[in-house]
Amino acid sequence: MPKPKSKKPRPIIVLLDGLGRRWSLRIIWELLDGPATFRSLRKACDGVSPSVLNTRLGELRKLGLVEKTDDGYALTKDGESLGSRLVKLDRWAQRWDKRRRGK
Amino acid sequence: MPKPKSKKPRPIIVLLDGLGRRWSLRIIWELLDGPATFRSLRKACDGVSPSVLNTRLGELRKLGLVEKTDDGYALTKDGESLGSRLVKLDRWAQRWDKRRRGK
DNA sequence: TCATACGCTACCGTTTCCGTAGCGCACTAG
DNA sequence: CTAGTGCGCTACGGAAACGGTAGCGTATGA
Repeated sequence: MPKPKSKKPRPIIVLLDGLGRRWSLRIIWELLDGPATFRSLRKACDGVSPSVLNTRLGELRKLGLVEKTDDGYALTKDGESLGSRLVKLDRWAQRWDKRRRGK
Repeated sequence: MPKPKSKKPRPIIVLLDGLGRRWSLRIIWELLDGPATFRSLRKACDGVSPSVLNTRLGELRKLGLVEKTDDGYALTKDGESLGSRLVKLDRWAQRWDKRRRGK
């Protein structure tokens, strides 16, 4: 018995932790426009440093949300599915911003 | 003329940037169970350091997602509205996890 | 062969994060 | 009035993450 050690965390916790890092959500957001090359993705993300971008892409690939294709980096099916929620969030954010700036 | 400088970013970008920091999403997630004290919130978030927690709470308050009440920290209406999306994401994450671990 | 563009790594200074200790305050029991 | 407890929160030092820049190795096209 190798020792039970730590019980596995809930999937949502794993996900929130993975997305809760700088540029993770943003990268998914930018990839919603379609596949992008490393460099174009970098520009889209306000010139994030290549080392960080590469790290994030690795993490997102491990999570099965992003994959590397002939056209560059792209969202997987799961990534698309998750990303579609961000699209809805976009409309929400616009209303939220009005409320926020309004008061 | 102080220089126009930078055009205002889209609300969704502001939001994604705000949420894309360590513990931000997690804090909102934990607050979905109801108001929590500083210390209980700390425990819920795997013992995140108090300095970081305090910083995040300040940011989330600035974003109008969290507020301080007599019962401790709580989600605002906007925070609830945003958090309800995380609840849906919870179910999604469970299916995602099966697919992920399955293959 | 030269130029260009690509993905990506290396380096290093700065910022953020983490772990811990502990302050000041409120409350409660003795 | 102490002494104890729990609270929100700050301080601080070491560790890790981030950011800016330079540039390597490869491919492609002129």
